Amino acid sequence: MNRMLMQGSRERALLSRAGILADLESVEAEALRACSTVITSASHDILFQEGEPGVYFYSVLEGYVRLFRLNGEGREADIRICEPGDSFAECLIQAGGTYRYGAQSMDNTVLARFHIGKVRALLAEHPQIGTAIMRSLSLHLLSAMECLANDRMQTAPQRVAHYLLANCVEDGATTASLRLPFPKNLLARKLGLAPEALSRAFSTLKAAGVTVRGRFIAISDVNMLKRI
Amino acid sequence: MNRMLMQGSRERALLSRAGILADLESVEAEALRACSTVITSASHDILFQEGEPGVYFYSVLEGYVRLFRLNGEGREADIRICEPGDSFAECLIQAGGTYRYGAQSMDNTVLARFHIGKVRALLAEHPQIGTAIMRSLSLHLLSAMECLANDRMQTAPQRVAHYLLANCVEDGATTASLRLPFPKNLLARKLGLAPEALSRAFSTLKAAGVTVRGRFIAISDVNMLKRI
DNA sequence: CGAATATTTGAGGGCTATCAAACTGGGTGG
DNA sequence: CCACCCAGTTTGATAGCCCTCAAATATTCG
Repeated sequence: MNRMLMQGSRERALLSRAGILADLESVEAEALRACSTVITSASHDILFQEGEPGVYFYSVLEGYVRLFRLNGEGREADIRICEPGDSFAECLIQAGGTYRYGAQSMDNTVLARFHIGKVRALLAEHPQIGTAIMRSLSLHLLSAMECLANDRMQTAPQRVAHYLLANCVEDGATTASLRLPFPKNLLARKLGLAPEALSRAFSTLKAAGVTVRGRFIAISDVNMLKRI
Repeated sequence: MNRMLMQGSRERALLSRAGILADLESVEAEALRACSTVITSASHDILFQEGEPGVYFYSVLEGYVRLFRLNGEGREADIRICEPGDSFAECLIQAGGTYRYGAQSMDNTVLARFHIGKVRALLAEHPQIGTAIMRSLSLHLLSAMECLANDRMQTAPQRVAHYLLANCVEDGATTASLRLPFPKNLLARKLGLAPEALSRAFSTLKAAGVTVRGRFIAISDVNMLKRI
């Protein structure tokens, strides 16, 4: 399922995309690199299942990974969509034990896989690594809390408007546009919607000046969209 | 609004209830204590608002605090209910900036208030403090993710059943019971429900052997409840 | 005991999941 | 070059769930 890449300069270049390495001095970054392996996985591959012993945490270098939870029979809920630069399961460095959710590639994906035990052993020696992990955990916690608040407060069109406004680039005085980095069904999962609900949200937003053509989206009036 | 308590042995006893101090050696615990003040606040007092500069993080010693977010006009969503032992806003130690949500006492409350700048300065010297904070962040992140998954997957009766099963003590072979530590409207907020929806969920669960009398709840068959 | 606060119950409606079917676009092989 | 196929997306119809508002009832606290 996973293919391990040879060590080399290509891997180092890829690894530099891991957000968790971004704020580290070279000594600490090198120490973390020594705990890591670059792996690839194909779309729909399962990286790990809820309940398995948590041996590694990951950083997405290319592609997308969804984190999800299973409920009793069949039904599953998406928790988060990880994009390039994002890490996941690093909470196990301190919380230990087993994975609390499953992880599945949603594209041909390249990942850095860090050995949790080795990283934990670095913490006493390199407090800056602890700081980097704390920062990552803090940002994830804040975004999970925001997501929870949005789920409990916003309708589907509001969630979509919020996403568009957070991710668009302004073209002119009031116009803006963006290109979705992934298919709409992944956006639906990210926002906690059925794909049909996302589609309907887009059609509701037409009245607010949103035009959708495939992955390209144009916004005619940013301020109108903010009032949704 | 807040009353500052005199330093003394009573405060030290209270502070020991802060979960974040639990795993620390005495040297580190003492260093953290030196950054803290014990304060009290009355029910409905606002501890801080979303957007204010984040100067302190908190640990609940007695009472309950709700974290919430505001949306445009009037509407607000609860993110988390903090109980004795819980800390909140410690993500600002690394994420910095302003509070990303509001905090309100839901009872007469005693809190430990830690100065974020002072705690941050301790990290280089005391890696164990970093470890304790990482653990706290990790557990909060996991519980926020679980909450998100439950919101997206479970109906109101399922959420209530889940809460009951997680918090009850077994009396006999299949029977169990519990006493809610707070009023039902706080439980409703915690589960992301309107109070009416919680009430209806309880009445649905009667058929699964759940009896509610004020804050006391009896479960006649744990296994039946698990199948909801 | 009475006032204020919680909780329950009823009626109604909005929102989104679900199922089913039509449609789109790009890529394949003839 | 074109017909076909497939995955992704859109549209329609339906139903379930939960929020809202309103009123009745229970509980708590002074």
